[in-house]
Amino acid sequence: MPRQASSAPPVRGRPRDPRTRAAILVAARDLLERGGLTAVTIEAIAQKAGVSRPTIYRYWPNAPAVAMAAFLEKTGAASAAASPGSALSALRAQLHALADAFAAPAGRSVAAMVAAAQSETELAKAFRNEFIARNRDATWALLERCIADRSIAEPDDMDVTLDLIFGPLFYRLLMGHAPITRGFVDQLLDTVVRARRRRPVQPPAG
Amino acid sequence: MPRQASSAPPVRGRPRDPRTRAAILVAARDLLERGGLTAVTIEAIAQKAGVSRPTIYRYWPNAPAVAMAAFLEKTGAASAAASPGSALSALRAQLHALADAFAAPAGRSVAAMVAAAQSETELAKAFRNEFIARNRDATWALLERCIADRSIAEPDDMDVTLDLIFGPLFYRLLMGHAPITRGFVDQLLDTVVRARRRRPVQPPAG
Amino acid sequence: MPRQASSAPPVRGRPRDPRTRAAILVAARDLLERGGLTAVTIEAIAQKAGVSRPTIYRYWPNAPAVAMAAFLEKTGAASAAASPGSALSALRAQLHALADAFAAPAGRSVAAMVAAAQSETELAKAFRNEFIARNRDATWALLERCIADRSIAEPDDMDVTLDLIFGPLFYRLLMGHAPITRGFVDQLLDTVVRARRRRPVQPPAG
Amino acid sequence: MPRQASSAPPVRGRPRDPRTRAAILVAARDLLERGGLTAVTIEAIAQKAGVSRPTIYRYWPNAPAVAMAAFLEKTGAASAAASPGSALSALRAQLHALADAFAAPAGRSVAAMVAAAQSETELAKAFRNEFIARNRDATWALLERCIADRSIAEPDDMDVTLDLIFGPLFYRLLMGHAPITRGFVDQLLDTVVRARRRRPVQPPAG
DNA sequence: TTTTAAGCGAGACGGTACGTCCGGTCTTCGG
DNA sequence: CCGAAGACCGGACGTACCGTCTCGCTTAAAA
Repeated sequence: MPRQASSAPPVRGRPRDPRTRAAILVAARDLLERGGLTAVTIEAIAQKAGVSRPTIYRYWPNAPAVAMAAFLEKTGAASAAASPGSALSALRAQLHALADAFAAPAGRSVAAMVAAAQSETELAKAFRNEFIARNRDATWALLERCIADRSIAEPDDMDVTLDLIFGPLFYRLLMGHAPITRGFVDQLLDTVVRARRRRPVQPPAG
Repeated sequence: MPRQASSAPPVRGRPRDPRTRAAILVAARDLLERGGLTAVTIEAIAQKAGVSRPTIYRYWPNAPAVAMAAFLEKTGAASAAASPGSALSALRAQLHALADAFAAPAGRSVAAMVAAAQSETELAKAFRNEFIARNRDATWALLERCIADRSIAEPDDMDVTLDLIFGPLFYRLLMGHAPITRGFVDQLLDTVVRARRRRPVQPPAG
Repeated sequence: MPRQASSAPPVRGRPRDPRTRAAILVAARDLLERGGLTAVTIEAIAQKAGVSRPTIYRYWPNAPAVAMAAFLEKTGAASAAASPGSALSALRAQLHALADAFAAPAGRSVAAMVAAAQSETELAKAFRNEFIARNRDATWALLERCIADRSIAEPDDMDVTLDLIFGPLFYRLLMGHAPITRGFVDQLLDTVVRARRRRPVQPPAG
Repeated sequence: MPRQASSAPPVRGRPRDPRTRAAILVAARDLLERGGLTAVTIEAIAQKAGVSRPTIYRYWPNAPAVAMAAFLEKTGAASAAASPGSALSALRAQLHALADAFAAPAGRSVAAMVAAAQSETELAKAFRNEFIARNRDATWALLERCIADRSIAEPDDMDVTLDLIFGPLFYRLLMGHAPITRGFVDQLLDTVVRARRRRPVQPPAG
């Protein structure tokens, strides 16, 4: 049996039971969905997962971290490949799916994770890299296909374009001032589609 | 001075000391700015404000509620009136100010309040009505002036237009994936300015 | 309305409503009987009596004091006069009545008052003077009639004799190690009756 | 010493630090003696013992329970064996010691525990079994020796005899209407010594 | 096979904060 | 102008979780 070269020390002692980690994440996910972030306490997870508290701390440093792990594990990024038809319709389909998710109870979990990310840099980084970035990347890819086939004008700044799509969705999710519908997605897309590269209307003075 | 007829019952008992409320809010605001939402505990507020814990509970039901009250009291809405020049430049100035605030430490408080609003309906409502709505209203007014003088095309849906402006700003504030600059604001405005009323590029099938 | 001549200062201001005092005492008595001493809080009395807390404080200094007042008002001393027959049978009847009271739920109130008296000198004094002393006085009177008609030998020390009668009754009431029956009273009386004045069996050395 | 086979489960979890329990009891005892029962608050104990409040609650359900435990641990029962001389003089010595204790400041603690026992069945049981019963048992043993050597007549009811001795002592302790002296003890003993078995003076009619 | 290091459950522990009860005190108005 | 109503501050309550720790037991790779 080949030893792992240098990065991993030769595993001594009893190996971790994979079921433990799984049980914790399942419990955390369930608590998150039922009671929101405040329901995800180490105490409750331990009870629900049939695991002792110190065991949880062996895997994660605190409760929000477990919640984030549970959230990220469940959440796959939008898949860009599988969609048939034109690039634009694939893009639309992808964003419709996202809107549907945001409108569903799962949206509350997303909101909870955004909230959690506000109080800890580590969580913010994880959420940004694992959730935000993946969604942006998937959409970025489709946007490039749209640009390639000229169904969308090439924007000045791809990041801003992505912000124009995702920003309003998260905004409605977090503020709750208006519903997140497929029609709303269409309106956003419509704006992006029609945006043409030009010089700014009025260059900022300062 | 005539006593208010029916709306206010003729105050029985010892009236509340206005300094109490003020001291609590000042303490809460300070804690919020220094340590974020998690630092705003009833315990700490009481200590800092020289007030007993039960007194705080007489005013607000829990710590996030105090934090929200402190936040909202401080935060005046953007003033639409004072700006000179064209409507468009007034709009731009207003949003520049908002971007500056979001980029400054105060932005962290806004993010904290968004986070707080995710776990309690009551807080969400207060934040939406007192902060979100005011910003939107102020911007709405300026947008209408812009539309009136034809510097911006009349949009299909005013709310979506506002979401297109505020959404990306909050998105960057909360995710931290990119900085909030005046240039970013200009790019957003640029998009809105150029959006013309048309039929959707491709009507959603379902 | 005739003014009181000179002994009382010419009552200024609004006179106390006698129903207030009564309502407080009734409420306190009821709480005492239902929930024991710990249930007699100023808060609860105020609520039950439909009176504000400061009002209660105007009459008594604290909750146990109200409880004591309520207890003492209700409790009349044993009446020595009304009993027919011999002095000894009157004495027996009086003590039977006391035993019955101690065995009844009312006994718990007596025990509660004894307990209350342990933590405040003022209450102890009131209880001693209003309850203990009255019972002792009534029994003392009957004992003297018994001694006069030679049904009981004259004791060395009347106080000790009273202690020999009341002590065991209170002891059982407070410790609850044995029931308080009429038979028990008879046994106590029997002991006292047979005690003859003599020199002590063995004089204490020191 | 062999491990107990089945009665004790094989200690799970971290064992309790014996110093914790001791520190709590010492603190409680001290507070009890200095300030009476009302001074024994969980807060004060925790502070004094250098222990957190929840830790105290892990051992006892409330403050009076801690006070009772502290009281009972300190208080050894009167020792019947060590006394030289006749049984009667041993009995007298034992009761003199009790009277001395009751007259000393320690007596206030006893009174406080009697008071505490009035409001909770659990405390009453503990006090009865650990303090009252022990004292009675020790005295019972000496009484039997006295009866055996004919220095005291055999009583109808041993319990009543014990009540005749202890009752008046507690009565004076709790009511404070008269001092608890050795002479008082002698008078009580004198009464018991002279009590002869006979039929009741006058059989109760009802 | 025997070590031996780690996984793991249980629970003690010091803490922080919670939200509540109640205690006394002070202020304003109604009778 | 007293007295009732009610807001005030503050002490203590009992609880929930936190994060750390010490145990005893179990497991499986290394020696």
